[in-house]
Amino acid sequence: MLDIKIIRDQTDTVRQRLAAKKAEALLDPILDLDRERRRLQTEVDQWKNQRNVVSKEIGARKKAGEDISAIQAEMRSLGDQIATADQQIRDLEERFSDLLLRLPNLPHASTPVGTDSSENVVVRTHGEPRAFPFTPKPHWDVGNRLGFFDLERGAKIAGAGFPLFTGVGARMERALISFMLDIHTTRHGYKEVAPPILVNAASMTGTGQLPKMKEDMYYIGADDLYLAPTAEVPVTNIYRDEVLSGPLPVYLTAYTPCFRREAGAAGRDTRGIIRVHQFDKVELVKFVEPSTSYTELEALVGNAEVILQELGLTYRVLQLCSGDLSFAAAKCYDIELWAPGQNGWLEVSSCSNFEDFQARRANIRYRDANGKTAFVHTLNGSGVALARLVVAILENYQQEDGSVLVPPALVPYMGGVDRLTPVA
RNA sequence: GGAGAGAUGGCAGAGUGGUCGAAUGCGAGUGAUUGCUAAUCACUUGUACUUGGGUUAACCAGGUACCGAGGGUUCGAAUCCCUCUCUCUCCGCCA
Repeated sequence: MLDIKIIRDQTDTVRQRLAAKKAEALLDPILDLDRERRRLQTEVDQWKNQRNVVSKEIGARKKAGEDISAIQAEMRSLGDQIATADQQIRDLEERFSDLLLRLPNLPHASTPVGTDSSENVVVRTHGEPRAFPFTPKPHWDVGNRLGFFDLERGAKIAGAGFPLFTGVGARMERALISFMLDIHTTRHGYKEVAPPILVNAASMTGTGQLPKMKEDMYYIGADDLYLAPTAEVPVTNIYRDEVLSGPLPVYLTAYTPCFRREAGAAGRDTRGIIRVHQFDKVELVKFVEPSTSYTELEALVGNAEVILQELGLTYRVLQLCSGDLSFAAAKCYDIELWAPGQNGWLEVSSCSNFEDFQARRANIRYRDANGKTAFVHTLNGSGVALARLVVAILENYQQEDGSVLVPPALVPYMGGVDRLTPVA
């Protein structure tokens, strides 16, 4: 959520920066509602002041035995007037805050202006696409031969896009989760948490998924709960409506399954496990002092990159242009893995600085050097997402005989197994 | 799912219709004093919104709202009534 004071005072700048996200249309209705609300509020406040003063007087006169019926009647009608106006203010506020909650964050000055993903900027590439003496197969072929997953039965159980991992596949999921959590907790200073995966509407609003992206979420109507699309939601909301008492920064990491309806993605990446409704992910979340958030973002990307380096995978880091930036982000880097079976890049991490956009929505504050409360800056990034990481491992480490080498760093987590061999 | 108890400022905890934005204690801050590093005294110390002043700052003055949330009664609600949420205890069910 943007600061209404900044919208008021620096309207032109805000308009310009929102235009880079094609979201400037909401601005004028918001300003109109704000003006109207304040005008009415000021008026009502004066009436209430009058009522408060007179009510005290009534108390005193009553005690003195005076007749107060006339003045009481007068106050009764003032009370009705106030009640009507209060209702109007509530309506205005509801419309106002609904619009404000639909206004995206402003792109940071360092975010390149662009319309879509074609204008994202490659910041760096690590490693070279591996050379194969044979034609690398897609992961669904590789995985099927290994008994790594059983996508047909997954579809039977829940539907397409709900993968069933089996045998070595299930083991590798578990291994990767432990491997990543260990690195982030022991080397990068994150504290591990295991949050609820069902979250309420307040949490979803706090991080920015609601109200705009409702259609992308699984919703459990009977209990009015949502399935978290990412651990970002429950983890960031740990400190909702709190003033952080300890020192900043706070680094948290969590493994959770993630659930996405992928409402607008029908027909894309339908084979294999590149685009699925349920996947595992290790997430990194930071709560930091505003002045440090951009150096913290660089460090966060580095934390995710370490995972890929340790696994010996080729990747590139992209900076998203304004048009491809997510709703709440001011600046975002994506990390993409090279997948030879797809002959393309797969996004496995998205690392964003939200500045105070989420903190303002979720009301997460800290005490600054002067002891005054101020909004923290929040950041998060995937560290990293599992399904596509598995795709990259299967496709990069496949051998001509159909076996797959286990990345050396992962072998201890696989019970010493260093090669997965075809079962049939 | 059933029964009961509770929810007040950073924390603890009074307050049962007006003089309550809220006693008291703790904590924190400022100043003074004493001086075997700790103590005594005085004062200060919630948040949000808003109007005006002020160098779009610090800050100052006024107003409104906030005693879990929402609604009601009343000239007037922390206080009375209703609904809801959450916490705790007991029972039931359950991995």
